[in-house]
Amino acid sequence: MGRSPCCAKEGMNRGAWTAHEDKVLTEYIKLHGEGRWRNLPKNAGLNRCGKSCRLRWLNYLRPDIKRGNISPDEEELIIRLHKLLGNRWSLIAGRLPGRTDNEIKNYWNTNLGKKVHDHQQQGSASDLKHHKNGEPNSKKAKMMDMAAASSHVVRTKAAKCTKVFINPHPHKIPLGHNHQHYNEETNAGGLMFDDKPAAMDDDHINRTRSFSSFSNINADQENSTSDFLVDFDMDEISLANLLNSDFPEINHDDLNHISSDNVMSRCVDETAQFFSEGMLQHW
DNA sequence: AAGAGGGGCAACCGCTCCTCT
DNA sequence: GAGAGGAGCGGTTGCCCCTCT
Repeated sequence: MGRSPCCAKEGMNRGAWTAHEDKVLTEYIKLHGEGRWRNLPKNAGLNRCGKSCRLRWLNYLRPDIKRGNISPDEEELIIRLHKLLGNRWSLIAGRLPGRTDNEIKNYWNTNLGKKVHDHQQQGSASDLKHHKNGEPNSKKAKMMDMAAASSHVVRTKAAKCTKVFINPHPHKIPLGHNHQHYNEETNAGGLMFDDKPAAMDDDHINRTRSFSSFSNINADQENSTSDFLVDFDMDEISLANLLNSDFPEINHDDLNHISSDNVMSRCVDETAQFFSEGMLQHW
């Protein structure tokens, strides 16, 4: 299936973006919104590839971007999510408001990856000490232990999700499936796609929509437990809650043999394992 | 003071998936 | 159903800056 290159490479600006280019792109997107990246450079008068524009906007120019100063909580969350999801940077970034996949990927490669690796080497020698009393010495050590066991990473199915599934019977939504954005207190059974709360940005809406499509693929046997993590809202669930919970190891044999008949109940059970009872009640 | 080496990070590349016709 | 285009993702590259010698 041949296809034309996304842009003519000859004559295109490459490399670092200038302040002027940033300004042009920002103003164009403010005026016309995101999307149609392929035509954007031409329409905006930028001598850049559309993909380059998209990347620049998503990673640096968006107004809600947080840069640098990754907090210890965020760091621990990244480790946990990486343990669960592997190198699914976009999913991990989606759980950290204001953070981009590129930033997290870089942060992992330059900081966390090394830390985890170092700890893995040290840990193998000191595991016995750590667990002598039944528990690791510290929360941090526990975190590193989990992250180090990267062989247990669950690979979610890569999917671009644009379809929205709205459950006609929201009260029947099983625990662990759509409850992430089914807030009983504020949205009595209604998904929040149209009534956008003031505190909710477009990105959140997009993520919510994205996750909704996962609910549409319950027959997909590959859709393992980790998919249920794709859209819990970090604004609703504090980092502390998440960090205080434990992610048990996942039995991949189990995941591979979930039948379509019991996939839902399994997912509910497994989701419950991932999060503390308190967190589930909070949802 | 200057060159070498390494680390961090922004940007690019290629692949994959989804949608549309 | 097949092909083409649009968009997103993860891996990799290359530049810049800082530190070390």
